[in-house]
Amino acid sequence: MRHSATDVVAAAIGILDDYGLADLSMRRLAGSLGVQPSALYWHFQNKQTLLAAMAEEILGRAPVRDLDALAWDTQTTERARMLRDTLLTYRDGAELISTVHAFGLGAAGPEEALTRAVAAGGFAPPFAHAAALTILHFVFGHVSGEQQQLQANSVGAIDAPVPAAPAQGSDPGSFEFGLGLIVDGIRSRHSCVRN
Amino acid sequence: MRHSATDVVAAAIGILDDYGLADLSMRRLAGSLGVQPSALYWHFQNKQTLLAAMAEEILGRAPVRDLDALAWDTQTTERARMLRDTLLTYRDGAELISTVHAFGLGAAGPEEALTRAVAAGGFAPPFAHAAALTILHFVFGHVSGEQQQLQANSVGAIDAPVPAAPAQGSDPGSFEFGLGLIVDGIRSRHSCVRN
DNA sequence: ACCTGAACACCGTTCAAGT
DNA sequence: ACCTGAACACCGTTCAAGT
Repeated sequence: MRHSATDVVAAAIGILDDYGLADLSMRRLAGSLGVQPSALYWHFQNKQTLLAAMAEEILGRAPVRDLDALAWDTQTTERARMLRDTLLTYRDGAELISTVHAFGLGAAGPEEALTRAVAAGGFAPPFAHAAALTILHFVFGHVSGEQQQLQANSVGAIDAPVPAAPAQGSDPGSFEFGLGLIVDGIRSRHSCVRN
Repeated sequence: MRHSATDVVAAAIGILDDYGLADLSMRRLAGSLGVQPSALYWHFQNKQTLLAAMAEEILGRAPVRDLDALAWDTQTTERARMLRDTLLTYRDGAELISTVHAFGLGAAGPEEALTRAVAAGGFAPPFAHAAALTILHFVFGHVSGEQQQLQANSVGAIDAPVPAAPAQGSDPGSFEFGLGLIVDGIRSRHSCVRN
């Protein structure tokens, strides 16, 4: 039963998807690999480092698309949608990636991609970066809420009749709505410069 | 050494502010009160409930202001600024309040206040609500980042020379920038209806 | 009404030692 | 190169029993 760091990350992602981030412990992960908990520390310095590797792996599995030919607003909107799709691919994906990003341990790809997309509109780099962060905060927050909701609904799915109310911000269009709002805000400053 | 639920919450907020959310354990809190950990469960069902009470207490300590006479955009901007100020009052305040809010255990005040502020512009309730959530995600995300940064800078404040670079989104104006972006986005839809 | 004492079932991490 | 075994210093929570 010998493992590589890649094996460990794959097993960790499996546990994440099956049981959620809260139930992803080093001891449980070790158990699923048929190994002692201490063995994991040969592959990773600590749990944070492992989480960062998981985030990078998940982001790396996402499809790569070239949007350079599109207008800045289309690029930006599409990058945000792609990020949401990626986060939704695994249970608690938003919480994982946003945590790693916030700790500054990686997961910087989305921030860079969004910054480039906005910058394609000819905005000054600090402006593009701040706008990208605004979108990023929205996407992380929104998708975390969606996944929180999914989880809450799956607990007691039988006894609780589910109010059929999609609850805050989880109705189909609310992501597009909030995203559109921010992109409109960016666009409004664009017009100020060009008119 | 007899305590009320209020005492427990006050002690918990003290630990939060002195040591951070990660170091706020039921056992440490009990220790600071000179009580056994199990004693806390007479006052609160579980840790989540205690965190919710802390969130409510922190939000309740914030100043109350009547902004009804102001224009919707001023109201909205001001509510967002007030929320940021409140979150910044205690260490890890943003993480605490956003977690409690996301779990649906309380801390609903800011969402309602922001929704009312936007609604004052005459927007349809679902629109106002979705716009409020967009702002809320931004504020939580931005201030979490700020507080994360504060914490990172305070660790190793001596050995690490601090790059003097304010890092992502923590420069003075980036909150106002992102907030202004979203409010501009809302305003742009307002104009569409009125023109 | 409020707390103790003891227990249960866990955590992350370190480190000498094994193969 | 990769893992074991044992330990250290912790967690949240329950529950009978005390005052």
